Amino acid sequence: MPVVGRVEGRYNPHRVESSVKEYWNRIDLYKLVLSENSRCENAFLFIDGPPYPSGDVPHVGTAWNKSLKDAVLRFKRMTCYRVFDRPGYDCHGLPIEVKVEQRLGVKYKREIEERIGVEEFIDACKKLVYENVDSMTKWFMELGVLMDWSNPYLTMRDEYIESGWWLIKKADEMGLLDNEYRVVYWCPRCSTTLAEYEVEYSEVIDPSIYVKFPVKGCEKEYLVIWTTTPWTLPANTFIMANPDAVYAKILVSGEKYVLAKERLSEFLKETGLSEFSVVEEFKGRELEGLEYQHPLHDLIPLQEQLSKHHKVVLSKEHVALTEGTGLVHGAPGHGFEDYEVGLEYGIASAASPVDEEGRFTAEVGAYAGMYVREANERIISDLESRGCLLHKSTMAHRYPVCWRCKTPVVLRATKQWVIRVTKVRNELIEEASRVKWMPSWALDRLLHILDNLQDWVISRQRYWGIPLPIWICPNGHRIVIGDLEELLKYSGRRPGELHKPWIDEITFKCPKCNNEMRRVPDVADVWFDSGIAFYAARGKPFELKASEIPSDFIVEGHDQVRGWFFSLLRAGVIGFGVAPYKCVLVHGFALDEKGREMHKSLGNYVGTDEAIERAGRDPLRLWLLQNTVWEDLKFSWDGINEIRAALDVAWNVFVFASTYMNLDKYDPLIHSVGELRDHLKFEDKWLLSRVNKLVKEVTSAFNEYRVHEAVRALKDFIVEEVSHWYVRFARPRVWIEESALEKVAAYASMYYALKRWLVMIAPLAPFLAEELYLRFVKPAEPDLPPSIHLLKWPTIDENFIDEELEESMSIVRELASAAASARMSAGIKLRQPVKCITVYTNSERVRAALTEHLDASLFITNSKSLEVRPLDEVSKVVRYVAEPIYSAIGSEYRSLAKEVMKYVEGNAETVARDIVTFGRHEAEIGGVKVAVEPRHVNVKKIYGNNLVVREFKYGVIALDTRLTLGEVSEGLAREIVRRIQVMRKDMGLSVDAKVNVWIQMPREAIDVVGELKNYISSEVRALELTLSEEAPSRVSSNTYKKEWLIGEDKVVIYIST
RNA sequence: GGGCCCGUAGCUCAGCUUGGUGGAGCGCCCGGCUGAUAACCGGGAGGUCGGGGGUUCGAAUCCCCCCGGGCCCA
Repeated sequence: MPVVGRVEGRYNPHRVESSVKEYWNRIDLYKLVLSENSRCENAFLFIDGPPYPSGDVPHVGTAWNKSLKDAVLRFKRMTCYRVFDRPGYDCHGLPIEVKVEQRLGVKYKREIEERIGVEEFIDACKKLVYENVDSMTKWFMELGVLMDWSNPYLTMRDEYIESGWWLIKKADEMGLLDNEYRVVYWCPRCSTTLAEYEVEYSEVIDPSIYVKFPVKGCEKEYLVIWTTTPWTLPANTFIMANPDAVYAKILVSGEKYVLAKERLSEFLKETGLSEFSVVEEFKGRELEGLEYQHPLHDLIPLQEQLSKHHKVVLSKEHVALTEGTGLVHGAPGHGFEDYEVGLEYGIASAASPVDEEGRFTAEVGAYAGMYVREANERIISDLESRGCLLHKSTMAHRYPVCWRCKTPVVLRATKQWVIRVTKVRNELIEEASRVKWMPSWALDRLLHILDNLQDWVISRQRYWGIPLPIWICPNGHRIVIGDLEELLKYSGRRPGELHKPWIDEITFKCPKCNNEMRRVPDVADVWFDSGIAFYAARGKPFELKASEIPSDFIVEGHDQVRGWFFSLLRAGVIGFGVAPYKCVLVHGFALDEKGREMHKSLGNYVGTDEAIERAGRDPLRLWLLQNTVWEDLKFSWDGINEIRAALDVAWNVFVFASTYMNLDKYDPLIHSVGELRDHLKFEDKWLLSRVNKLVKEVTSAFNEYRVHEAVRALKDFIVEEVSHWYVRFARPRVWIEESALEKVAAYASMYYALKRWLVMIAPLAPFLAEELYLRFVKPAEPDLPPSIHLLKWPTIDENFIDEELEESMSIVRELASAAASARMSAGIKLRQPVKCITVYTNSERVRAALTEHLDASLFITNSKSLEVRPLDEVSKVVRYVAEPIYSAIGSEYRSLAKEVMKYVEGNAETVARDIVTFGRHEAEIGGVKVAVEPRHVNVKKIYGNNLVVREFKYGVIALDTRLTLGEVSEGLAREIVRRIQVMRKDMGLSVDAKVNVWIQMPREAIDVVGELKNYISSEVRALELTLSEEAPSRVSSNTYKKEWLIGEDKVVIYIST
């Protein structure tokens, strides 16, 4: 006959986890789960945001990310969905290249081609990625993440690259693909353009100079500009002024300077000029078209070409009056804003005389070949020698640097491939707004980005990426290839693989002009790679219909609003005209204890390996998952320990329940809660109601992806409701020897609740749930599947939900708490029964609850009787007395103080009553009106004799501290029982072993406890029990003897088996 | 400099949507229990709810400003 299995010992996460891991391998859990779910009607399409495999061990934040995904996917499976669960890795990109450069000792990009060879380099990248992918996969599996690890999507695979090509071709067909000048961040060390998110800002010290630009045709008149980047001056094209600002022409030692009036005082302070006069004031717009001469025109050939543009232009937005002079030197080749303003004035050329490594080109003559930042000094001294430098100093400011190598970037105008997403902005906004964002502010962030939408620059001048599938001929004809087949059609050749350098070997004749077409050398930005995952992870894009595109659910950190969510959206709208996701959950960042970012260099970094090692998988997962999903998480070992402690309690609950169920051969299939319906007690019905409400709560939390609420509710239930409360009621019931229905009803209730709890905790703590399932549930129900992860999610049994009953229980709980507090101050331990507890309340609800559930109330308070009376009867048992606070009265009433004190002492009760009731007491003392306020007195409560009174939520309770002989003897009996139980435990006896007991104690004690001999016998399972003043005459060798002091009495207990 | 998030007990965090006497866990102090036991239970102390202003009879909660931390951008 199947019975409930036993859970023994202490919870040891590592032991549980390693045995469960081995079990899963043995039964091939993933395969079983797949086949279980293959029959499900509904599909759940999830797309894994691919982590970047730049390291071998995932960050705890990544562990959080994957745990969230795992919990949700497991829940979906249990609620019968076919889940698409292919994990992925984002394999391309500069961070991998930089790591490989370090391995190969590469300092400059050109070494890759000149010394290493592109083929070698790509192979090294691939090797690094595979190493890290294998290692990260191992750790994700260690965490219990149940996904298709045998088949992750890797963005570097040829089929994935083809999928990328498909989108670029699609963009071209839509007329969105372009090759044009763009001002981009450029890292001179990596020799590539950087996206905004590949740039970070750090403190850099730069020159700060004021430069005079001679106004044409006006002797000794100058436009004054300020700059921190002298190296951009060779490319100066125009000077910008704010049309609405007021400008001043000032006269300083025979020279006239033009600058914004508002900046004048700051300018004078910095330059140290003091003798000046204002010649003229005018609006900025009057400066428009004013021609000037470049101060270094004789040194820089490029300036010859640019001189035709050397005029003042206007810009409201880009000329700020918070720094500089209000006149801004404009170089469209070195600034986003400058470029824009240039376009407005029809200046399409964006002179950018800086090469890939940040050196000046021949166009700048004198400075050619110099690294731009190093040329600053020369440029400044040349300005000075020409009398055009007004002032020089240095300043520290935040300046963009490459996020990988920390080299200060330069801004360069270069030709880049862009997808003109600005043309589909409205669609982007519309589609983004249709998505469910959790929490909703994620949408606000994205809309803000879309408000300032820029075209998508997809090209990078590097190696390790998706090669752009664009072939051009010398006449500028271009063909965009959509997949390998199309490439074969044009070229007749299949490349070794689709990466550089192999792909670059493929050339073919231009269909239009018959010249040779070669691929453009660029690769795609990595964000392009991950942006197409929504279809590229699933197969060939042209096999998918638009209606099949949006995935049901994705979840990533809040940095991905601008990252992955944004690139997915762009790719979705370009490729299929839709947002490629229906619901997006945003999670927070894992920070260190102090809320700072974790960095290996700061020593505050915690890897998933260390966390698993120290905490265990389930405690780590639960701790991560209990954090409010979208808020940042502060790492804390103490926090993990708290969760660990809760799991200890949960484990012990199972030990408790399973020990007795197993002992009594409890079979849940025969004795179910339905079967025992009529025998369920108050606390049973309460537990069944609570657990069904828990199912409701956890289900809706999961359905709305509030995973943290599910964790917290499950934790609170097992700790607060089951362990702290229900078990207290259950304990005496399970000690009943015979197979009483009262006991079986407790078993049935516990089994029902614990099983449901286990199933619900399974997606969150999969190892622990499995272990307890196998030990506790499976032996009793052998027909259940071999793993808890194959069970269905529990349904809500509304019949068991009883709000009124729950409210009654919470009243009993309040009573118990108040009674415990009263006992405390009376010094009566809980084991000692008391005669009577009186509850004063005006609430009919409370009266009804306590009367109806008298047994429970008496049991939990260990009281012989309970009375409920109207609240105003409290006055019969409590009096308030005021005691004067002499210092307060003295300092306030001075000469009158003595009389006030006397008055308070004399009218202690009246004063106290008024203060309690009205907050003050007024009186006429010595002919003066006096108000006694709470600050003047201490109000003390005096209770009736032998009473301890406590206020509680529903009124007042009074505990009668007088004990009769009956109560005293019961208390003593329980003291004796407890000590015998300790001794049984010491002897290592099994719970149901029978014993013989001899108790030697004083006559008076025997008289007190004698009547309860049978009670003691049954509690301690004694065959024979002797109470005597004498020691036993013969003590056998297997007798355990121990001396105790109970109260004043010396008690010697002998136990033999 | 901008957008968004967070700031509540020593620590970690609920409560805020929809205003009505501020909660939990851990830690601490005191006590109890001992057939879940290197566990468990009860009680207690501990808070200008980041600061300031406003709306309101009433603000942790709604509005504005400021400060600190985070993410994203400039």
